[in-house]
Amino acid sequence: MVSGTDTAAEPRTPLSKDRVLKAAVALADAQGIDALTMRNLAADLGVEAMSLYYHVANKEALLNGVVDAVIVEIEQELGGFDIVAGEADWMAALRTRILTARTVMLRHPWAPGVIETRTSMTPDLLRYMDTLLGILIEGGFSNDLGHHAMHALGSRALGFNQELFAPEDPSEQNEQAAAMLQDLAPQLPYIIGMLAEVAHDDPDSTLGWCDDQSEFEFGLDLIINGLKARRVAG
Amino acid sequence: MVSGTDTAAEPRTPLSKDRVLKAAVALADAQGIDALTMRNLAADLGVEAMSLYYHVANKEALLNGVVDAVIVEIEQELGGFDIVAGEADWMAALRTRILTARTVMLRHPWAPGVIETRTSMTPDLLRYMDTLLGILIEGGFSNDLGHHAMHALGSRALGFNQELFAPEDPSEQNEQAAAMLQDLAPQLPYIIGMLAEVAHDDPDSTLGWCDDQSEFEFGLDLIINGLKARRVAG
DNA sequence: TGTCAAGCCTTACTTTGTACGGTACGATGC
DNA sequence: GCATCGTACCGTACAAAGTAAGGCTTGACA
Repeated sequence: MVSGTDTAAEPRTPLSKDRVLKAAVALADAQGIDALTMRNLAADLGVEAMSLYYHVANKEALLNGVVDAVIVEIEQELGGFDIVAGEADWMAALRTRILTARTVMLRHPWAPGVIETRTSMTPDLLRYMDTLLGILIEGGFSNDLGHHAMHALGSRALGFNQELFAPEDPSEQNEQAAAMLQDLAPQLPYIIGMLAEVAHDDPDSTLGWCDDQSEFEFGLDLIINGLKARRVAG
Repeated sequence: MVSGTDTAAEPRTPLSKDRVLKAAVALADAQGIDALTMRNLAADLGVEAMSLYYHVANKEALLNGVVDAVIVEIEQELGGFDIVAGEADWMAALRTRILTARTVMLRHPWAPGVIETRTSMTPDLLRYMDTLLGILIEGGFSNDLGHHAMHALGSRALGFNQELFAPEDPSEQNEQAAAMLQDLAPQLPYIIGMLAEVAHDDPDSTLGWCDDQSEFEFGLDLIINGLKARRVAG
């Protein structure tokens, strides 16, 4: 027996920022982002809520750390952030990198929502963005056009479509939405007409609502092709 | 004297859904969206918080109503939502309509943030979206391409760029961001290089951070031109 | 004049983040 | 061997903010 006060040889792994962040990601994966409260997280770690504050400054810092953890996952998926200097095919390089990021987002569907609430970039995120910009610059973009390009990409740079009006519970809320559409049908000729013909429900490449794989790639390629035209023209 | 119990001839205008929503918009305009709490709003109306619940179901319904109020403002600015059937120049029609929406958003800088939190469309919003789609369909788009186009536009359809990492307090937070950039400079060659050359601070056409007028129009035109190409091709 | 319902108020509960002070314990200095 | 001290963690408690439940007021109408 090493110590005597404990009931058993309870190892009591000490907390650490890393353990806290890993547990936070796991909690969000398992129970959704709403379940990620300081109390819940502490409970998962066998600890009291206030103990977490020795490892993260506050909840915002926790969420920042969680975002960084996701970005690191992207980096691992890519085998590092290094880019090929002088890469000629910037379009393919950009495209595959972004689609890789998307696969990570699909593993953590809550991540886009958290990222949207961040008010500043985290270190790993800056590094990721730098590689995307690097691909463009090495591909012959001016700083100015590269700058515009990053803005035009927006959330697509991270592998998701920032969506407006995504219902929390797609199944239930859609009934309500359908009811409203019925009521307003006379005033919505084009939408009603479109919905009669179009429907999108790619099985599980879906982040959120209408952000399915084909929709994402359509928008991404629209922008990439637009950038190509500007690169030549401007 | 009409009644005797009051101290003076206090008119006591009764509440109504419309008054509540108008007051909510005014509160957000004046003190920011964080100040829009049920208690604050009630105080502004000379009423207790719980009284509001006779006119709006809950806070979410209040925010939905506030969004609708903003959309109605867009409609007024446009002189109605009617579109020209068979309009040939869909590009110009779409562009001016969206830029008009943007002028309204610039009057209510908190509106994009509220819209981003909505989980379903409101009636007026649906009507607005229908007119945009209508412009495309009347301009020769198929339902399928029109559908893609609406998704590709995303928040731009409403006149703003959904931004990631927009600091709440641009002045203060930028110092902190600058400090982090300094520390990470060796790892961010491209971003550092770009920032040395590019800076964007259009005076007051700015919603949020980097969402200034020229940035917005660049992205919008990128998409519109991309759609033109698809319309011919696909 | 009695009844009723609409509009508004009072009180209080819940959840969540977190400030503040206390406690256990291993390392360090005397 | 003992006092000291800092790190890590805990217990308590408070402050928003949304809102449930029920009571009071007032005017309309029978």
